[in-house]
Amino acid sequence: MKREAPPRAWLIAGPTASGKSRLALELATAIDGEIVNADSMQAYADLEILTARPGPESTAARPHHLYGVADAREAWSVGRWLTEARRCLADIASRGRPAVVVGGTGLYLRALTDGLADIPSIPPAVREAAAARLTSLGEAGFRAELAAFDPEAARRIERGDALRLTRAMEVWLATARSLTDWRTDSPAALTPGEWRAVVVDLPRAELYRRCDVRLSAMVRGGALDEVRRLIERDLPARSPLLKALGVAPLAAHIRGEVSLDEALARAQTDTRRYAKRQLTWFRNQTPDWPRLAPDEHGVLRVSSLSLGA
RNA sequence: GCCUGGGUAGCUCAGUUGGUAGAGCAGCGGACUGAAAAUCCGCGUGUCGGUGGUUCGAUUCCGCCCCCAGGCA
Repeated sequence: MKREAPPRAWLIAGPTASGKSRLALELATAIDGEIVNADSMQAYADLEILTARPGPESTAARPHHLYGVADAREAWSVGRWLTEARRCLADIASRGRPAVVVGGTGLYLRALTDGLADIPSIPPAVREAAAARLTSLGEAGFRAELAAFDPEAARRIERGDALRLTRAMEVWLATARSLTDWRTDSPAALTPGEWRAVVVDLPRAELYRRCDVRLSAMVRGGALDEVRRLIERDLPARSPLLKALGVAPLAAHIRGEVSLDEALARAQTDTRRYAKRQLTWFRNQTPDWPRLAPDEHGVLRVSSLSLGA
C-alpha cells in the first residue's frame, strides 16, 4: 500500500463557531505544526473578542501567524493575505514544520489552492472613478460599457452587484487588461499533493445554537467595550472591519437606539446568516474536500484525520 | 359557569360578499478571484384549532367540542 508523504499544509475550513480553531490547535500539537490564520476579520488587531481570535492559551501553545496583524485603516484584502500567507508557509517550511491553515474565509483558502490573478493594486482615484461611472450611467448603461472590453464579466456578474461591477471596471481602467483575462493567469501557492483540506461539518441546528451561545458569551466577555473603542477610532465608513458581525447592532445599542437584548438578537441573526453563506460556499465551491463531522460527544477528533506519514 | 375577543406559515398578523390563502420578520436555495464576517440573486415553506352540518364546493356560513386572553360571577 502506497504511503502518502505528509502534507506540507493542512487546510481547515468550515463555518463560524464550528470549532475549527480548536481542531487546528490539536492538529498542530499532534504534528508539531504552526497555525496560519485564513479568516479575513481575525487578521485585524481590533475586535479580538468579537472576531473570536484564539486567546493566549492557544497562542502560547503553538505558533500562530496572521492574527491581529492588520490595522483597520489599512486596505487588507485577499491579495494582501495571500502574500503574507505565502511568506508564512515558506518560513514554516524552512523550520521543517507543517502548516495548519485555518479559517472560514473560503476565498482566502481558494487563493492558496487555486491561485489568484496577480493584478496590481488599483489606485483610489480609479476606484472612485469607476464608482462614479456606475452612479452616472446606471447599472444597464454601466454594464453595456463593461461589455465592450469584458463581455464575460458583464454577463457573469449578477444584477445589482455593484462591488463586482465596479471591480471589473477598475481593473480595466487601471491596467488596460480585462479582469476576465487576468483571471486566466493565477498561479496557485500550493501545488496539488502538498496540501490536504478538511471541511468541518456540523448539523445546522447545532451550528446555529453554537453561534447564538458564542455571541452571548462575547457580549458578556466585553464585546461592547471593544466596539466602543473601535467607534472611537472614527474609521472611514468603508473600512471592512466595521462590517464585522456584531459591530452594527452593538454600535446601535451603544448609541442608545436599541436595547441590549435587541442588539444581541440581531448580531445572532447576522451570524447565523453568515454561517449559512459559508455552508453554501463550501458545499458548492469545495465539494471534493473531505468533510469532518464531530463524534457522538460533539467533539472533532484529530485522530479521524488519518495524518498520513 | 356565563359574556366578549381570538385560534391562518417558525413568529407577528392580514384576508377570502363561499371557488383550498399573503405580507413583514425568521428560514431555505444559489452566485462568488484584492471590501469575502463583504457584495448580490432567487424561493412561501400552510390539515386556515377539531369535528359534524348546509352547499356542486367550507379556511370562510351554522352547531358542538378543545385551547388562549380579558371581563362578569
